[in-house]
Amino acid sequence: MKPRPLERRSLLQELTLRGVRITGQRRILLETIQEADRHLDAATLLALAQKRDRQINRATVYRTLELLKKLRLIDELDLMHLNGEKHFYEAKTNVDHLHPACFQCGQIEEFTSPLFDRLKAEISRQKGFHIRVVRLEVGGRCRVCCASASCEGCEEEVCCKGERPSI
Amino acid sequence: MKPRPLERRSLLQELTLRGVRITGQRRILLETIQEADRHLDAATLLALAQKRDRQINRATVYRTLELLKKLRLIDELDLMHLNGEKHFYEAKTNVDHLHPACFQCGQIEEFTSPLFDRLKAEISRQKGFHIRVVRLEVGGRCRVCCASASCEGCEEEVCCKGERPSI
DNA sequence: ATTAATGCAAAGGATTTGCAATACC
DNA sequence: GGTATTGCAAATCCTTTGCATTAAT
Repeated sequence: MKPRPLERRSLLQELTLRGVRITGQRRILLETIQEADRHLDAATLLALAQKRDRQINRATVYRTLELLKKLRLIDELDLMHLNGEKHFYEAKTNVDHLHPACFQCGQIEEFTSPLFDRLKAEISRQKGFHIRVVRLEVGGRCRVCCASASCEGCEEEVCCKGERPSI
Repeated sequence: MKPRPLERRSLLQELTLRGVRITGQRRILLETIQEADRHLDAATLLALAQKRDRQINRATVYRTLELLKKLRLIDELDLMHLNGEKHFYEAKTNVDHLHPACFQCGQIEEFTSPLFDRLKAEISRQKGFHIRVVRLEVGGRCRVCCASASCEGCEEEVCCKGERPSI
C-alpha cells in the first residue's frame, strides 16, 4: 500500500545501539512497525503483534510507542483525525514528508518537497526556535475523488486546478 | 498574550450570513472565541462561556465547535499535544500560520511565511489534491529556553544556529 | 542479582450520543 | 408551529497508571 524505503538502521539496531533492553515483546513490536505497509494506530499494532505473540498487552504497545517517540525513532501522526482521535505511527525516514488525507475516501498519500525543509529552516532562523518535531497534516480531496465528484462546486481552499485563490 | 488581528467578518456575521440559527449559547461561545487572547481548548471555552451564562453545557460547546469547523470558520490545533490530547481552536485568519510549541516552557508562538503557501500550492499541483485544511505543528525549544539551557548539547533536529543538518 | 519491562485491571481525560425539553425563526 | 438546538447523563474511545510478577543483562 505504501513503500517505506527511507529507513536507516532498523529500529532494533537503534535500540540496541542505545543500550535499551530488548524484550521479546519489543522485538515483535519493532518488526511489526517496520514491516507495516501503512501507518499503524496503537490498536492495529496490538492486533498485528498479537498474531505473533498472543500474550502481548495493550499497555506494552503504548509504552513501546512512547519509548520510540522519545528516542525519535518514530513519528506520530494524526492524519487529520479522519477516523477518531487515535494516533498513527511510522518509523522515521531520512526525509520529512507530509500526508495529504482525503476526507472523502480516506486515502493517505505521501509528499516530500525541498520547500518543506526550507520552511523549517526559516522558522528556526527567524524565531530562534530549535525544531525537534514537525507534523504537517493536510486534509482535502484527492485527485480521484476530485475527478469523480464534479469539481464545479469545489470548495477546497487550494484547488489543484489553480482556479481558486489560496485564501 | 497574542494578537489576533486578521479576522474578516465576525463569526456571528458569518453564521447569520449562512442562515444558521443563532441561539443565546452560540452567541456567547462565538464572542468568547473571538475575544480570547490565546488558543482555547473546549474545557477552557466552556469555563469562560459559563462566566457569562452559567447554563451553558459542555455538549453545546463541542457541538458548536463542530459546527464552526465544518463551516471552516475556526481552525483546530493540537499544539504538539503539549498538555494532553485536547484540541485548541482559533478563529480562522486571512493568512495561514503555524505554531511553534516549546517543549520546555510551553510557550506557543506564531509564524507566517510565503513559503507555507508555496508548499501548499506545490502539494496541490503535484498530487492533484484539493486542500481544505492544513495543520502544521512544530515542536522544539524556543529562543529563550535555548539561551538559558546551554545549546552545546542541543539535540534538536534543526538548530537556529545552523550547526546541525536538517536530518 | 539487579533492575527494567510486562500484564492486568482499573482509572483517566476528552469527546460524543440519545432523548426529552426548550427556544429560535 | 415546526424544527433545530439544548441540557443532561451515560457512554465511548483512546490512552495511562499502580502494582505485583516476570524476564533481560
